[in-house]
Amino acid sequence: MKIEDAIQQREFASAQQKLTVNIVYSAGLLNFLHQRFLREFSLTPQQFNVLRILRGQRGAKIGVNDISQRMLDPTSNASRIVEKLRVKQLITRETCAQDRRQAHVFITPSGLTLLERIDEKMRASNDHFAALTTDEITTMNNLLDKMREGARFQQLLTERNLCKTE
Amino acid sequence: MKIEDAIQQREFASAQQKLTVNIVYSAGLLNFLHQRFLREFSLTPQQFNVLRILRGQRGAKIGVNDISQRMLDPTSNASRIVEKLRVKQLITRETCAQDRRQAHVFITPSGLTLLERIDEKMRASNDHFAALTTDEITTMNNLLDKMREGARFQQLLTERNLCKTE
DNA sequence: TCGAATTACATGTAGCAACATCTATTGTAA
DNA sequence: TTACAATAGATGTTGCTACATGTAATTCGA
Repeated sequence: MKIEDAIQQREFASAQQKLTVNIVYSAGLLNFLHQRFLREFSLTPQQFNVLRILRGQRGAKIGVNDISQRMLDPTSNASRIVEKLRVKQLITRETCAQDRRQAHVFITPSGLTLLERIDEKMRASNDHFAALTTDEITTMNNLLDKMREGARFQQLLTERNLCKTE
Repeated sequence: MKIEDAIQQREFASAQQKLTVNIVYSAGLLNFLHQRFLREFSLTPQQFNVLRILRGQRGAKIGVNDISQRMLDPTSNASRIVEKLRVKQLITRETCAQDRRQAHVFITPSGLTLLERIDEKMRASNDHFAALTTDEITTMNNLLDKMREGARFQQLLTERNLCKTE
């Protein structure tokens, strides 16, 4: 279904504006599917994301601010998400001895087990992109990457200190 | 910047999973830009969207439910958004005489004027997709449309009564 | 024709997000 | 040392979203 039919809008001012709507609309659907998928595990997408970041650390120490910068939606509040996960005993946190402002956050075995279960179900569920060929998926990945090279996005990333230059 | 660098994740389980993250991440950035752009007009993206839907009606009557189905995020609550816009005097609503459950919603001249001002500024602002060629923009529009042909999306749209079959 | 189902919309509630502000700790410079 | 700034993170507040439920009007079926 073309985006015009999906949202019943006949004309777009430009292909650019249409693409904006198309991406946002499609991502909304993906988000919805993702959120519903995670529901039985009592995790929000953000909480799941933080858990995966911590797993990716493989035990290396990481602070709340670092987590914040790696989140998909970096404006959101990492410390409250961390606290929620801690209450669920999926992560632990220890105040750093060298710099007592910092808190190092680690995933617990219980958290790892939960991620395993989620991975399991994810593999079992059908593919979201069944309608696309492998080449098309690659093309879209490349185009999205290229899109974010534009000045508007670069400026935004710099503003938010998301442009890791090292 | 490739999505792996943007969120500092080295490996994805599959190109599919990578695409999910890529779309959601990119849409998040677009949403942020959009929200910030609308801020000086004291509109949320959803309110702006409803206003545009009403302008697109060109005076034809439309109910709250119809609005809801045309919104980008159709699970959200149209009636509260309509009420907010009414308080701002950007729209009016009248109870339908034939079916008193329905409320017909119209944009006011004041609402149209506001949209004009927003359009003006939108034209003046730089293009989000400066990094992409016209062909690439078209390709992405087509691929996103095709993606939503997949069974997962079709099922979701049917569930939510968004699959307008007429 | 009368009660049940449906439709159109409103509202209650819990939780989340955005933004600003606050506290505690550390770094820096006179 | 002692202010002052910078950093890491916590918290207050407001508004929005998601989900469920409520209410009034209409339609449908026996």
